[in-house]
Parts: sequence; structure tokens; C-alpha cells
Amino acid sequence: MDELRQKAYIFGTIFTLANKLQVLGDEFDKNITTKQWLFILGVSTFREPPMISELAKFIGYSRQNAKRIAAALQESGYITITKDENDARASRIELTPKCRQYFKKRDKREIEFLEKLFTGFDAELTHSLYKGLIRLELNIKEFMRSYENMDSDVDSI
Amino acid sequence: MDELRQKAYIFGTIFTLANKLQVLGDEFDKNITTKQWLFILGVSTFREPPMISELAKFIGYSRQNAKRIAAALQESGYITITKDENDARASRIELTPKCRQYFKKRDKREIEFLEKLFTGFDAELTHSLYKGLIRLELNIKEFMRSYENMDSDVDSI
DNA sequence: TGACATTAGGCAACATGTTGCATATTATAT
DNA sequence: ATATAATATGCAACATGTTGCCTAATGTCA
Repeated sequence: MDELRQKAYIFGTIFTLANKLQVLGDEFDKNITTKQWLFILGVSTFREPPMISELAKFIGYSRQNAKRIAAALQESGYITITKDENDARASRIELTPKCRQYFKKRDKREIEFLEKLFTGFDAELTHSLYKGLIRLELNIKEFMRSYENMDSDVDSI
Repeated sequence: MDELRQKAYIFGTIFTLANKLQVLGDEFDKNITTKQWLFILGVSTFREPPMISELAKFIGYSRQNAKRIAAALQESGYITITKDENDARASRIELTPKCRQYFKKRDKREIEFLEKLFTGFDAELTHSLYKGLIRLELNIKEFMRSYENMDSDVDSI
């Protein structure tokens, strides 16, 4: 298989994998969806409670989508959304003790989940995959910038 | 960054990439969405016109979703959906001449798109990424099978 | 200070993903 | 031959992703 075909395959497979991993993750823990899981993971990497838009950018979802997930998580008591004291526009997201406790309990199963998902991966393959995806993410950012600066030219096909 | 963290990162990034690649692909050609593109690519890899469910399985979407995309593509004249002569249940999907012509014209731009997306990838990195995603796909299939055979145990957390 | 741009977020609409349940046709096994 | 299982599809509902347009608060610069 030549390089170009491999690239096309990678392109297509990312969508397939995203769909299937979501189903798998939803199955893994019925209490919390895959996207809610990643949302919480995202929040936990911030040192100070992030704003919705800040978090959305970080985890790569649209603001609207992040907001909807946040609403669901607040509903089920995993996060709180509180108005910022200094900026009347902003809301800050914080994990509740319930959430921290729950994920502490899940931790071992999470590790098993990841290990099982990556069955047969040696350190080198894992690292190349990691490196490749990071680079792809970077390239996409560049790519989008170039589209923004074009303002169409798209109809010229 | 240790291996486990890399795996978690890969897991999360696949979702991020899927979202962003979809936006990027939709931007690339306003006449056809990214998912429609992949749908057509899928059809073109079959030697005989595939059934919807056959194709859905191949490209990794749910049947319902594939059906909806098919309806949109039929609406815009890129495919035809015809009843199978020998099996009254089945419908067969075929690309129209219009579709083939359109994608022939797009071909050069598609290649440029992929090359740009994979800027900075040498043959080795491309191949490892390719290999890693294939393996991940395989593992997911296994994983799902194991869930099917369990019939829950999930609440035991 | 006042005009203007930027930022945070809400609401509505729509595309895309899933599951669950129903129906009709075909395949299989006794 | 007929009961049963499997396959192919349709419809409805709901989760999740996006954009576009709106308001309000904040930041910036003359």
C-alpha cells in the first residue's frame, strides 16, 4: 500500500475509531458517557477552575457542545458551574467531591480498559502513534488558519 | 510522559481529531460533506454495488446513519439506490456518472489536501500511524465481542 | 470619557451518531 | 412443509456535534 493510500486510510479510520471508541467507552461505564469522561479529564488538568469556553478550546469541542455536556454533568452532580466573582461574563467549572471520589474508584478499571484497548502495542508503536496524532493536530490548526485567511476560492473546482 | 498517559492522550485525541477533520473536510469542498465523501469512497471500493448494511459495516457507521447519508446523496444525485432483483429485502447502492465525474475532477485537490494534512510526515511515521490505527481497530472489535459475551457486570464498580 | 473590538455565554437550528422496536423476506433445521 | 432464526430495512427517539445570531460585560485606544 503506497503512502498516499495510507494517508487516506488514516483520514477515514479516525472517524470510524471515534465512533466505535465512543460506543465502547459508553459501554464501559453506564453512569457516565465517554464525552463526559473526557470533559472531566479536561477539567482536572486545569489548576484553576476553567471557564466553559476555555475548556472547550482545550478539549477541542465547540463551546455549545461543551456547554451541553457541562449541563448534563451538573445535573448528575459531578460538577458545579459558578459565576466568576471578578468577571460577570464568565462561569467557572469545578469538580465536586462526589466526582473525585467516583473517579478514584474507577481508576483501576480505567487502567485495565486502556491496557486492553492497546493490547499488542509496544512502547515504540505507542509512541509513534502518539507522535503522529500530535503532529496531525498541529497541522490541522495550521490548515484551518489558512482557510480563515482565504475567504473562499472554494467554488473554483 | 509515560506510556499510560500517552495511551490516554491517544484515546482523547482521536475524538478531537475526528471533530476537527470533519470541519476541515466540510470546508474543503462545500458541495459534499466529509462523511458523504467517505461514504462514496467506501462504495467505490466494492466491486459489486453494496447493500446499505454491508457498506455501513465496512465504513464503520451504524446502519441508520449510513442510510441517512445515502438518502442525502441520492437527493443530490451522486448515488442511486435500487432494489435488488434477487433479494426483495435488499437495496443496492451505485455511484452515478455525475458522481464519478465530479470526483475525477476533485482528485488533484484531494491529493493536495492529504499532502498538506500530513505535512512533516516521513514514510516511517505515516506507516507507524497507519499500523497503530489498524491495530486499534482490531482491538476494539475484540473488545466489543467480549462485552457482548458478558451481558453486564458493569454495575459492580 | 466614549467608540469600538473582543470575549463569555444563551438560544435555535440543523447535521450526524446511536439504540430500540417493528416489518418483511430469506435461510435453516427438523 | 413448517417453525424458527437470521437478514435487510424503516421509523422514532435521543445524544452529540456544528454554526449563526443574539445580548451583556470587559478591554483598548484615541
